[in-house]
Amino acid sequence: MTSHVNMDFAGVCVEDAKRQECSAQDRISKMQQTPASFIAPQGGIDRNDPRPLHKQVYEALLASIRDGKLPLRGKLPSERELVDLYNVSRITVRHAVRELVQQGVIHSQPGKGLYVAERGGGFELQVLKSFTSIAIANGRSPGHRLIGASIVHAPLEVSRPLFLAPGAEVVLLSRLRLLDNIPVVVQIDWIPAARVPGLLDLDWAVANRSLYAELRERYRIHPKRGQTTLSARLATDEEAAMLELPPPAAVLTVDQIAFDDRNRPVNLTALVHHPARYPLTLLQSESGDFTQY
Amino acid sequence: MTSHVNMDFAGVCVEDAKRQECSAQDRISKMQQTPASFIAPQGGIDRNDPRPLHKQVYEALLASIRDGKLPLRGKLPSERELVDLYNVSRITVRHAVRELVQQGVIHSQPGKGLYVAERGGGFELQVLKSFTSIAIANGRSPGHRLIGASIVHAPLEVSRPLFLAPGAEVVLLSRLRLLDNIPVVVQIDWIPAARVPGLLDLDWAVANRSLYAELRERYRIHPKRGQTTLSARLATDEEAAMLELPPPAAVLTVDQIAFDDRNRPVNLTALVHHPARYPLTLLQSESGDFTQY
DNA sequence: TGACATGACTGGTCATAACCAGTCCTATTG
DNA sequence: CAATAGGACTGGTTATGACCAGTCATGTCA
Repeated sequence: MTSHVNMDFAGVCVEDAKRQECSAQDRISKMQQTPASFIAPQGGIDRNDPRPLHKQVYEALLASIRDGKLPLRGKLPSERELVDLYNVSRITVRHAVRELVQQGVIHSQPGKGLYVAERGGGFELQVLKSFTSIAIANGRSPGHRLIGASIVHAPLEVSRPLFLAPGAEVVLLSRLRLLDNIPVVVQIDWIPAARVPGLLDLDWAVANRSLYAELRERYRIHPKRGQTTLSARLATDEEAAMLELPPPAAVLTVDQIAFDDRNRPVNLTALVHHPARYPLTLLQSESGDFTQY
Repeated sequence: MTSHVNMDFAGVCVEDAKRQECSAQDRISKMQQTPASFIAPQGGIDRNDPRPLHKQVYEALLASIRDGKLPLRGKLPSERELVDLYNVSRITVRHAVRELVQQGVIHSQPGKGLYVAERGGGFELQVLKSFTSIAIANGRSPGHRLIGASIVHAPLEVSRPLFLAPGAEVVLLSRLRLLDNIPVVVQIDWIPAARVPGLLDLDWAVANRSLYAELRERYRIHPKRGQTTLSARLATDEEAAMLELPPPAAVLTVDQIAFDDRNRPVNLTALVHHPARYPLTLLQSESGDFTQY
């Protein structure tokens, strides 16, 4: 049970509308199944991996969907089939499935099955995902142009949400985000200077340097939850110029506070989006009332 | 086990930092606990209620938090205490807790406990919640002013996301949303006419009529998931006038497609937000990478 | 007095095992 | 031939029980 799980057994039971006769004997032989192959190419689940099993299942399923191994409006194997596929308990499978459902990647129909959710046309962007990873997932190349990096005294609008004394020192990082070298977002970050000594010693002009990667790897700061406020306003002249918008122009603003696993504020981010080049999409699912407006 | 659960037993064990001696005997007597009283005022969980237990626990906890029975940055009873409080299994408690964590209402610290998340100042609004319920939760009175209600042939931008033939008949419902009689959002809905016969026979000038309530109660249509696109643009002259914005003005736009439990499109909603009067806030938690930008 | 081990907690993870209410195909019955 | 009753599935819910890795107060040993 503690050893590697073998996933290379030649699979029977190809997914199809009618596969009764083989699902029947599946239920009997419980030790030699693992049809795998179409949804779990080379295993996927590793019990030596320190990550939780449900996370591994989640990522294996997500990868199968993203790689197109499952057709867009296609049907996933049933939860009980996934149990056999990955050799985990149904609780673990359901944990992974729930995550995917809540993120809108799949949707479930009781009595029928799990289906891949068709995603709307155009960009597929989500709040709270890495700018870099979103870009790559969409086949675009991310980058940034440094506007400014310095240590300043926090104004009240910055110090208060960060639980700092007014005027406390904060690192100010100001960047113009690019997608395929096209400006799409103006991003300004404030980070309490006391938590990130030496952050400005790094060369922030390097186009692929990631703030969150540095926080994670250099300072062991792991953002865990956040609060985001969305609004709109007219772009300033500088913003309009940087985003190549003819004034008067409207921009989508996203202000975000992140907290770490000990509930301390990590940073404050202000984003100014080019409305056409970088709209935001959210996928939602039934958790909650969904009475919506 | 199938009867009502009694919650009116005089509770010992007031929440405190040191309550060792009584939690010890709690663990022994498993039939007569239910200290309750501070978190489950008059029961809360009813096994005759058709709703799932985890949903009831979720709502009981949410109510306790919203009513201020728990201090804002306060500590919740531990999961195992909640098990005894509500007489449900830990899986059920965890299901409810997970929901609250994912919605950002509470946050958890392994090894320590569950804490009520402090919410940012100002409005506390969320995407995907009912306009009416949000208003009430914030102590404001919701309303709307009818702009137009008619059946039209769907233009391509409307027919395509709704999976309809171009020019198919759709109900168009156009309203100006009010908060304390102040205009805050322009809302336009398109609903496939074939699914909602007689919808326009209702008097939509009535200020508290809810589209989603009608869909639910008259047509048994239950929206389950949705896709939302956020952006910004300059307000049209009509929009600026209705929202009392001096042109040129920027507005926050929210376009939303809802699907029912059989994955059929229910409606298309276009919202035009007054940026200052109705910004949106989102609470987020660790599910996913949270690499964010 | 200070460093350290202990133990009682915390939430996080995972397994096994049921039962329910739907859906949908099939085979029996009228 | 059509209506119906089964049965085999689906996801949804809930219980019990167990172990882990963290946190933190306490008490012991140097």
